[in-house]
Amino acid sequence: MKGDKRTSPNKIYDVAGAAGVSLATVSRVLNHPEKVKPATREKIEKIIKELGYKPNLNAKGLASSKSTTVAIVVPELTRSSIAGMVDGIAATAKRRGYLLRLFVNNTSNDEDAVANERELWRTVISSGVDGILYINDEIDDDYLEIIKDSSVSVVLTNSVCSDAEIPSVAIDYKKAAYEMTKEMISRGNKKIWIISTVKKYAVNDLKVKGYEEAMEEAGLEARVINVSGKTYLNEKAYHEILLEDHPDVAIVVRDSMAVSFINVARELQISIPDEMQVIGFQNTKYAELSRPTLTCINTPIYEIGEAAMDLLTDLMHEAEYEDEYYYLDQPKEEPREEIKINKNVDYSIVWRQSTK
Amino acid sequence: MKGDKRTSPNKIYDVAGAAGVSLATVSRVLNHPEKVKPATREKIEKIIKELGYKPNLNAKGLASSKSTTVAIVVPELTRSSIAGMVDGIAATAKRRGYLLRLFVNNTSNDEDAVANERELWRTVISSGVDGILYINDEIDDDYLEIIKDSSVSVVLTNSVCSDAEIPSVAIDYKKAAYEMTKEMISRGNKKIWIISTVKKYAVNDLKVKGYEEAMEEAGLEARVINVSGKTYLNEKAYHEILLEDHPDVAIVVRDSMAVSFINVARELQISIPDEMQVIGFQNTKYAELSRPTLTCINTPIYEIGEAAMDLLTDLMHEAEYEDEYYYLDQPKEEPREEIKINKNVDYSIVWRQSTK
DNA sequence: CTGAAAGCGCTTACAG
DNA sequence: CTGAAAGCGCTTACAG
Repeated sequence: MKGDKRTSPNKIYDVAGAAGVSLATVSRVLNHPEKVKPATREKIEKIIKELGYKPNLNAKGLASSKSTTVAIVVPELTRSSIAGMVDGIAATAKRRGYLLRLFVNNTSNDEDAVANERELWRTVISSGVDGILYINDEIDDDYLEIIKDSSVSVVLTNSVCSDAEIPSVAIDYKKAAYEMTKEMISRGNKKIWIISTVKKYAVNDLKVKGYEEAMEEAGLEARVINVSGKTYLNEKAYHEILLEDHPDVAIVVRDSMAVSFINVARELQISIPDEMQVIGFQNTKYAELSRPTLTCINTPIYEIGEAAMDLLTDLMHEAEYEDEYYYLDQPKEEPREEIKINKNVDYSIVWRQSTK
Repeated sequence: MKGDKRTSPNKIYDVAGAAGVSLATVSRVLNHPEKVKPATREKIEKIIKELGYKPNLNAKGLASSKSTTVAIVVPELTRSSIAGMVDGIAATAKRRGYLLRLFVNNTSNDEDAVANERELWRTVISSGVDGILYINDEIDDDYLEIIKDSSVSVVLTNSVCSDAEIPSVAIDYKKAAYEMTKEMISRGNKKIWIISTVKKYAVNDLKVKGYEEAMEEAGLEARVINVSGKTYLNEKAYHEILLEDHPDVAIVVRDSMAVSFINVARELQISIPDEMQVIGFQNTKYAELSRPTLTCINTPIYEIGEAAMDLLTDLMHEAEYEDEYYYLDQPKEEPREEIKINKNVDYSIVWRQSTK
């Protein structure tokens, strides 16, 4: 369906020709405008706009090894809060002049996980990106080496990792769970459970840990219940559990799972929040579509995406800057403001009908 | 943080050196393996694997103008079903050997929409992709020219467009609504309403049209109600409406909006499904978390993504093939199987508690 | 079947 | 401040 030959896009030569300058000057206007005489620059800028000229990114990337593109590596986008994060990343990327490559790392966890991971990183690097936003629920310790080996900057985004030398942006889930648990204890509740996932997720482990710490400090007995994230499975489990007993407060690591829990409790005539209160993490639309509506620890996923892309941009700029000095082979004067490489984004609490 | 100079990735020269052949031969193994003697090929393939060599995509893209990358252009990923579609696209892209660039076309609709759109397409094209999956709820007629002007293949993905010459993959929403309405009429219901969005979405217009057609055929009065997609806004509207009157059946264009509708109805003591039945489109997790659970027209969004990427791949291959014959300047023998450029993906119906 | 060489569209020291 | 030229890492006719 391409028989008709479309007008091919303008090249830098076309701009240079139209402006009566060499292509080097056009390139400078694009990359180092301060090096071009204002009059020349303005003339060229006008022509660029008129022609709608955009430099070919493959050529630019090859010539300068700067593609102004970053990679986002994610598990499935439908997973909990990934999509919101990517939206935050995309908005910031646009603002800071970067394009995005998307890698959906959807490998069913087979035996060769580490080899697969290494292969993935090679693919990402060879695609010619300037930086990587890495999102992974469970970062195996074996991956750390791969990550650190990367020739471009990497920022772990909402991912837990044991190595503080790797730049990261996240939420302090442990503190959130700890404080929420303390709050509910201070309100006089003693029997507080936490409901987490059967599948091991590092972020959920943190929530459990924060909960356990608060319970221990208060001398209360902790009870951790692990269920499936799938509604039709966890509802069965909830049913069995609630038939036997229920707590004063249930803290659930994901709001969709909390809504299921509420649904099953109501079917068993357990009144919420009077007999049992329920709290979820995340604060998605599920929370307001639930009846009663769900109290949530609101984890601002979009802002995590924004902060991660901001941090990555800063790191990429810093790397450029250091390269210059490396080349000049002289000590840097006035070292730049140190970049804080491990950032926490604030969470908040949205009180709704499922608590009293 | 990059002071340590990391081992730079292997180049094609490294492979050629290790194999004792010229880089041209290595390139051939990568791109036209059938042109290389099996013994040579195997030796080179082994070395490629050992070295973990991956061709630099920028260089490949520049030299061959084939980047094995396609662009996905989407509005926000958090929008209804975009994330699931992108997962389907990503899975198929991986299977068929393509990487992805992601463009989030999140322009607040200002006055210069067409100019923005043209700029976006220039950015996408100049990024050097081989094809584009275009996802847009509302394709302005002014965009058609931009789309058709594209120098690479484009597939509209779950997007309604008046021009059948543009390849597309979608669901026949009109038919789905038509058939569902007929079904509910045949079950003896007469007072059937449809609830759509205030904001104009082409896909929702189709659902309304299908509903209206079925109602008209049956000599029944159609009633279209438009509300906000936002829960806190539509609940107010629902409340006012339901205080006055309610239908036998409500068909709602989005399942999250259907769940809100159910919630408000129950607060007003309208029993579901006995007094009123509710049906949603989409079948996301909202449907099973609702009480009563929600009957849905299941629109398989992941499959749409898969089918769209498959179609795009076929079109890109066809374009390549045609280019070859164009070059040879001779008529093609045995014309290939014609590619069907407008595909519909099947929907299904999931009956749950909100209907009887 | 394989190698030498040109070229893809840019960027960037190097001269001037 | 600007231009000529080399080079980024590949692919692909063209010879052999």
